Amino acid sequence: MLSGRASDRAYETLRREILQWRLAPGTVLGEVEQSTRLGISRTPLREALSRLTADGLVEAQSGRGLVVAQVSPAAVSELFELREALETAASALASERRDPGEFARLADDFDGAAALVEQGELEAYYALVERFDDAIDESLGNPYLVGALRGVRTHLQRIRRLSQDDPARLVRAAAEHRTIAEAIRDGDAELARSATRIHLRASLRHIQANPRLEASEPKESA
Amino acid sequence: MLSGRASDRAYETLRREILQWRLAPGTVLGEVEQSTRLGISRTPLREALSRLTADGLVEAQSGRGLVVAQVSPAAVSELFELREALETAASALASERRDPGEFARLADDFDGAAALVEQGELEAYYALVERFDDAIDESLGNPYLVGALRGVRTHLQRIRRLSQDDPARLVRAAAEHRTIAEAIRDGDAELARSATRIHLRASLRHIQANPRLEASEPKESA
DNA sequence: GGGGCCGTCTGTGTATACAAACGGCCCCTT
DNA sequence: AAGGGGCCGTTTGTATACACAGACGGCCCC
Repeated sequence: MLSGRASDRAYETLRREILQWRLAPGTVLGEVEQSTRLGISRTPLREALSRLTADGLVEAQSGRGLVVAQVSPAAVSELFELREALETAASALASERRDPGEFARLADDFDGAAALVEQGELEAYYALVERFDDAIDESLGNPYLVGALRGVRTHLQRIRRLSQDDPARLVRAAAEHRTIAEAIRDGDAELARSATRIHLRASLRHIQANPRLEASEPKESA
Repeated sequence: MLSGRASDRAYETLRREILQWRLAPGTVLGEVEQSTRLGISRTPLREALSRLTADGLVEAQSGRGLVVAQVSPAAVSELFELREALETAASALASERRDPGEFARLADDFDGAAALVEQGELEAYYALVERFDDAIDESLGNPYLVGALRGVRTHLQRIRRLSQDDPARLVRAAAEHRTIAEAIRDGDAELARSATRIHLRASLRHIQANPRLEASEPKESA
């Protein structure tokens, strides 16, 4: 059912499991163990691990082989520094290249997003954010920049699970997104940049203020 | 001689050859062909190609397998957009975290760099730039940001070969670097950001004004 | 003479077998 | 009893053999 290559399936499966915390940070990824579990041989599994390492989701631990990359409060701050650099630039550039209609629609949708959140339709809200990200990517028309953004968003998915969905924060985030979308719609690059920075700083502060980071020690599988 | 793993050697070798244009953009990288040439089996070669693909130096071509990534004027502009986003942020952050002595020394060295260039000591000049980049990376203390910068610099090495070393431009670039180093030394984040932007725009304009881009057709390796 | 179909053939994708390195553990020595 | 050295087991790294898919060319039919 899933696409042809075993290495692709292994990559997608492991990636999903890591992002969903089904594979916790520090988990040792033995080649034999994982290839057996996924029903493939070591060869395609190794390719999958290689790609995950390139993504930064898997790290080499001193002598112990590969483990799921750790997450620490410091890493979150560092990731957000990169994120701010990329997304402020992306918003500014998108302002100059966007399809105004698309972002007008997004601004309207974010206007109604508070209702979504308050009705518990979190999936719908996250889908809207994803549509927003896609619209920016498409406006940019820059594979290098989009690729860097993708990498950051990957890590963000894992971090998002640190602070559970807080409806109050999401309502505010929706308003911030709306401001960004309006600025891009109006072609106001500097305003888009500022609005993006404000949104990211608020997001980071929220995550830091809700530290669900259990000190994830490198642990042996039980 | 070169470090233990065959896949590492293959990766380093191919990477160097691509960056030095010994493997031209569009060159088809057949697995059997390359593994034979490098004296290894297909398994480690495939791992090396996988990493090069993650780096963006190798791309999958529709049905033809893997080829050395193309370089186009559009790609150069796009790369510089990403570069500006990253390096302006890096300079600003480095200004807040730097060791002032280190950047004072760098500023002095860039002051003398015009002499280096005019004496044809280009290697010494490039080594100085590398020392500058390393000093910024170390100041940042942010693996995510440093990793993104590394990726951009990799592609830049290949692009640099497009416009041959122009001493007049390098002398001006040295002065621009000096300005950046001084701003970082003084902890002036906004000045560092502006100086970096100026430097990058000038660099891009120079490359675009000296188009040595032969239309690199996909060609078979000889 | 042109177009479509089939066979072949080159190349990638996967599995497995083999080799070497690393760590852990026990035993021996002092 | 503590430290060091050697042995064994496990795990990774590499090579090779096999399977399958896509591309190219020839041949036949229209």
